[in-house]
Amino acid sequence: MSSVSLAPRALYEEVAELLRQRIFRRELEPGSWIDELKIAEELGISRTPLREALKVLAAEGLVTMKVRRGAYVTEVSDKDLADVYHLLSLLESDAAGVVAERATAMQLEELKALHDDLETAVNDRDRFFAINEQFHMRLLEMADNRWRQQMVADLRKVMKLNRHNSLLKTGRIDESLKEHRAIMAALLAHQRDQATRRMQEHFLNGLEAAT
Amino acid sequence: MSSVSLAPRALYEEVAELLRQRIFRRELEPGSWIDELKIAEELGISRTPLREALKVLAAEGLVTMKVRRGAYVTEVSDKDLADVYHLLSLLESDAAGVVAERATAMQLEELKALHDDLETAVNDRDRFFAINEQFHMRLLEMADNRWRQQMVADLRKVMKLNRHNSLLKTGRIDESLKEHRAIMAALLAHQRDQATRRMQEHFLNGLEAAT
DNA sequence: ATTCATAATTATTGATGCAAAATATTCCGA
DNA sequence: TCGGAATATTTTGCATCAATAATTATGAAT
Repeated sequence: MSSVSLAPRALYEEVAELLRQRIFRRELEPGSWIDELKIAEELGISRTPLREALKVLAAEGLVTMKVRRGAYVTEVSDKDLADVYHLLSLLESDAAGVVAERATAMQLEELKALHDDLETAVNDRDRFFAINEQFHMRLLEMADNRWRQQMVADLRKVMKLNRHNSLLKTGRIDESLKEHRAIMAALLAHQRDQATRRMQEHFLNGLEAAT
Repeated sequence: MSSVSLAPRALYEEVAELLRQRIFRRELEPGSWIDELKIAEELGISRTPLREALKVLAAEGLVTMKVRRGAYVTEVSDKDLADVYHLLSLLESDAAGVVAERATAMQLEELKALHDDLETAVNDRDRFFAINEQFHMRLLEMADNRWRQQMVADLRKVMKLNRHNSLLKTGRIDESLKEHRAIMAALLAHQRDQATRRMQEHFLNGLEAAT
């Protein structure tokens, strides 16, 4: 069976991941009630791990628990989206600043390599998105603050609740690449404020494109 | 019974709150294993709601779940503490900026009233702490971003895991008050950058005093 | 005596069952 | 026909029960 993978996760974690997928794919619509019995039966599991998974998702903000009324898929308003985006911008641009200040030569090299990959992917939308995501994630790791990493991960999940979920619009690839170049330059030059500001602008532009 | 209060919370939430208290009071030591059976028996409840509570706490970062080994009280290193503090600074100073820009006259009046209370509490350490906390919380609410509020609340809980948990040292009351005056002035003048910067400094000073 | 293997104990994880609460439905009366 | 009350159904929430995995202890062999 494929269920016995190398990393043995608890069942409730597996279920949480599966529910996330269903939520992101809109198989579970925002605002809709989550039928515990139905899903438990579908997955062939009992309600116990499912309910635990729902509470994890509630903590992430993906579902909302109502007393004696069960779990509902969180509805994200436009304001919510803007709020979350604002926080992502704040956290990630600060992370860029930290990395600009503290990154080792080797780490910068790694980021540069990723960036160079990005340069070659202008015409492959999916690949561009993937590498872009990777770049942001590696940068975040290098900022070396596990609490921030957790928060950003959660916020990004919330962003995915939106139909127009991508943090990066299709039409913005060229502009985005340019911004990435500027960020990369600031990082390599160890210019903290510069890196912070440019990452902030990068996000700001993304938001404008999204609305 | 007092358990039937006006706001009917689920049992697992009650248990989560109780566990938080025990963790903050060091009745449950950082790094130590949490004995489900023992606690469930102590509280006279079954293990199901207890386990759900533990998962909520895990999402908040207060406990760490290990596969097939149960729940452990999170150990916060000095680095963790600094990391969390950094994020609090980032989030709250941004909130101050937002409030400086968008607060209504009435809201500013409310903050001013709180600040004036603070001024009168210089000689009452406990009252000063309480009002200070209130000020920060109201400011955060006025920044009107529920995601940030949730994150700050969680981070502040993590800070409480530390023995020297207070965000405000006893010896710093005078300095703290001065900083608050500066912040208040920036808020009243609707000077966003000023407010952000001064709140940041306020936090920075707090950290230096804490280490 | 030390190390490895096996067995036993202990604790977590998942399933099932039951009771209470909330919602929906039906029936009766005005 | 419409409204309200009572009943029935659905669903959450908690408890108990069973099974699986891990750790520790014990014993045998080298």
